[in-house]
Amino acid sequence: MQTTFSAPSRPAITEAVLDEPSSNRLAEVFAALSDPVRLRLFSLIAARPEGACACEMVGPVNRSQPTVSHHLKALEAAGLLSRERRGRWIWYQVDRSGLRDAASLLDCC
Amino acid sequence: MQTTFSAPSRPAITEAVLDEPSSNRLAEVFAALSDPVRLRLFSLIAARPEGACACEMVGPVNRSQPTVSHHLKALEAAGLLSRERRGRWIWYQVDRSGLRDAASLLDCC
DNA sequence: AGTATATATTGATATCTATCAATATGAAGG
DNA sequence: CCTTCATATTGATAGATATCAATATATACT
Repeated sequence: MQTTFSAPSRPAITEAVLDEPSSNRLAEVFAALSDPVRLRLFSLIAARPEGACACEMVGPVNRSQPTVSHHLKALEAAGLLSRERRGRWIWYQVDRSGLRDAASLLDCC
Repeated sequence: MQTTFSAPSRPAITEAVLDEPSSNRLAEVFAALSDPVRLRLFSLIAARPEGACACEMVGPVNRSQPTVSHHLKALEAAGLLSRERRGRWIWYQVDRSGLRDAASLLDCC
């Protein structure tokens, strides 16, 4: 079970030096957010509490369908999105737990 | 002037879709944090309020001196570190304003 | 079954990046 | 000036990645 008020899962980056496993994991999350197209896709989905359909995203980011598919897969693999099929469509939602580590790391600012 | 309690400089990612310039800028910050070695370097510096000397960092990250120099340059270029020469040594400190945009983006979690 | 639509995979390519050895620069001290 | 020490730059290379066209898969509808 997971309460709404759970503490940050990592100390802020000013509090302790990252060990190697933590660096590796966090680098994955940041890598997923390190491409402008992926950031924009993530943003398009995050801005909607109900999530968004992959079919709506080719236009806004101005990339081919395979490229969009590739990026969405990367975001999901990093634990930043969850995927659900609804008939012919795939719906994505932000996975907030995936973001939490990265966010708590930067909490010092 | 900049108060200690200044508001986040960007809305959280759940509040508004990122425009292209914002995506580009933020992707740069995340890209700087997307390598495990760079994250660890950043962490080594961030953990010390007085900053850290480049000369102390080759050992902990287990990379050659040119590689460390290369990564520190990348972190500085992304606006995440400030640099100061002291005699033969270069001292780095975290530039918190550089982090603030990225942090506020993830504030939703 | 056959067609249309949404998404994924494959294969190819151009660009980027992490890394190191070798070398250069720059500062301090004799 | 010459040497030493700290850092930066250059040049090379192996591996990653962003992209698309072509094709495959999966679902829905008739």
